[in-house]
Amino acid sequence: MCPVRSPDVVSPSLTPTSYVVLGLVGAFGPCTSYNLKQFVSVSIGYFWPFPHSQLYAEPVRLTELGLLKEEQETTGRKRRTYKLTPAGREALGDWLAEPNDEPTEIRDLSVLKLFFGAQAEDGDVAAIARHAVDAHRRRLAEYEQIARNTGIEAHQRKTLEMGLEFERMAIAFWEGVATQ
Amino acid sequence: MCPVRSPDVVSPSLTPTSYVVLGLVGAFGPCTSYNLKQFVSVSIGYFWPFPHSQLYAEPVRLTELGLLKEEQETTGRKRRTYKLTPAGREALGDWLAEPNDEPTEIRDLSVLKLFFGAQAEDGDVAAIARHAVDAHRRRLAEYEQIARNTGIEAHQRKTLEMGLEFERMAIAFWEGVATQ
DNA sequence: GGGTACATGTAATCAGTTACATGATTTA
DNA sequence: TAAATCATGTAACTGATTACATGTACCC
Repeated sequence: MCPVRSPDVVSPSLTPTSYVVLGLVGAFGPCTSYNLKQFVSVSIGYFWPFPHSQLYAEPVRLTELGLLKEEQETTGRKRRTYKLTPAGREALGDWLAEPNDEPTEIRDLSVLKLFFGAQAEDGDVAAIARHAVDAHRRRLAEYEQIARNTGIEAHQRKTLEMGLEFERMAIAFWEGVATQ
Repeated sequence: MCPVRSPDVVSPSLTPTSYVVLGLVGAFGPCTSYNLKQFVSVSIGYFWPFPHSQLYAEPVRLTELGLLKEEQETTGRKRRTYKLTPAGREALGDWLAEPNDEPTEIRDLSVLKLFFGAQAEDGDVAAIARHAVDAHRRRLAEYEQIARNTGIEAHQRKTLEMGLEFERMAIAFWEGVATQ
């Protein structure tokens, strides 16, 4: 009586990259891979970086799955413009409606080096810490610059605030490490 | 006339996973993949997770590169035990001596969903935020439990403190999102 | 002595990265 | 008009993930 369902056919297992693309195309309206690349590089790319080639490859996959529709210019650069299909909008909406259980990953090579600091030479850890302080200060300055733009959508601003908080925390943390 | 060189032979380009394995074997002394797995799961695996199959595959690669030495039991389970070679210890030391320029990656699906919150239904974002508060509270409790152990090596404890700080920040952040 | 959790791996696939390539615009 | 730089992709490789498989010890 229970309906037979093949779970893997039902959910072709979209990756985070897939949802980034769906979300950006949804927020932007029709756009090219290059448009995506530009916006990513000053927004979510700070948290979740990936090379621009992904922003060319992923829309192709999503188009095959029927979640995006592609239109290619016939003249000039023959740019490919993507837009959400109804199925794509639904997939994005379903994903947004479902709370997340995957824990946060903080991938930071300086933290890895700190973790193994007992095996480093004297002074190495302090140097790493000073370097990290500088890097996080620069990153904080970038975020503050972006935050000066008053036209940012509310949720994106909230996300940016998380970034600001994180950088302040990281600066304080690494200062503590640097000064022993 | 210019000497033919294959650049990839010169720098075999170790990945972060490689250094995690080198660092763990260095810190532990000789150990099996399973030993690595166990320790990772209560330490650096919180920040930098990977499946246990990596901890079987990576030592094989490192052994081929001459950075680890493998010894296999001849009886019973025929476990493979790995230890650092001098070259391995040197590679680890060089890496630790070199400050890091790669920025931190904060990979968090809840943050992604927040970023695209404008396209979600009413209440979705608040639900995501409440879920995230719970998850970070649980994670904080885990970290506090680990921190009660007084025998942790100093650098590893420092790393844990970063985790504690991050979780406190995340809880406050998501509480702010949840209450609008 | 049967089940269940721990322990130890292998195989296949694929997303993601790196590197390459080239056309269009702008600028000096 | 030469040289940068912007824009737009493709190809190849491989590390990482997923899934499978099986042996061993313990406990009820």
